[in-house]
Amino acid sequence: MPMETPVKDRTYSIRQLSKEFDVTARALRFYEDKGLISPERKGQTRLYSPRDRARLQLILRGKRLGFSLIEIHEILDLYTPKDHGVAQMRATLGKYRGQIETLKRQREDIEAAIKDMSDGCVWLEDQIDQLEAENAQ
Amino acid sequence: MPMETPVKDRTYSIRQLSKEFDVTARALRFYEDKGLISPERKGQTRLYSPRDRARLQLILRGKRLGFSLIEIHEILDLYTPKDHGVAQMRATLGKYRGQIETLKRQREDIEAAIKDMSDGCVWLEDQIDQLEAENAQ
DNA sequence: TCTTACATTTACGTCAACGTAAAGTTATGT
DNA sequence: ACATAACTTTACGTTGACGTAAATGTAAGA
Repeated sequence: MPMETPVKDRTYSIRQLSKEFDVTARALRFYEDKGLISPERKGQTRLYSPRDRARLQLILRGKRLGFSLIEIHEILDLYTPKDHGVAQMRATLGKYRGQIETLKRQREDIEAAIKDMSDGCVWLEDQIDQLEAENAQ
Repeated sequence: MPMETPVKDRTYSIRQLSKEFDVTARALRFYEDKGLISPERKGQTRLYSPRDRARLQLILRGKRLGFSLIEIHEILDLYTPKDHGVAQMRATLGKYRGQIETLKRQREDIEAAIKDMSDGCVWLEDQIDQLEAENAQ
């Protein structure tokens, strides 16, 4: 009976990841080139760990939110424990808070956009109802 | 005594708008080139109406949310009343709803991001507190 | 009238984020 | 043994969103 591979040690090929998240292998290599992910190598080929996978998720979320790869890189930095002195940790904390502020501003933009469009939606529905009532005469 | 200019008829120069919203005049002309805004002309020079100003606000909000100019163009289309047949209005309504779905997905991404970072923030604060407690010995 | 400030168009330059083609390597099935 | 599939690197191409330079026009102030 073969040993179960512990989840921690699972690895993913570049194709598996690209299929799962619907990005091209080219993109994954590009992200590596830009220092966003650093998968292990078995000889030449890349082996992505669960941690790499998690980082990719963060990258893609960042993209959906419209951040540049550079900004995403900075955000990822915040996620990777530095474990330095208290001063460094304070600095990091500051960046955390700054990032949170950015996100909250963005959230307000979204709320506003959703409200605008929802209102427009309701208005349109009313117009349609009205025209239909006329036609039903 | 000079007549007060009614708000409706106020106009803005390209510089005024670019300063107010902190974008370059080049960008404004570029947006016009792409059909996102269409200011009046007094001779050669552009005169932006309050409606143009409002459109610009929508454009910039779209940008902050990471939409491309093409996507923003489509969104702007939704804001400009077409006043066509019921069939068209139904189609437009569909686009509205699709856009709203997109925005809601984006909102979930943001909520998740904010939660992640807030948690990390709290964790970091705890770490710092702990290290300080040690140092205080 | 001359300068200064802001406006215009035209056109080439740039940077990010990949796409794509070429040429080669490694593992897998028949 | 050989094809096929999936991986690799290198390098040039592309698209979007402007920047920037050049040449020109216009209106206001010294």
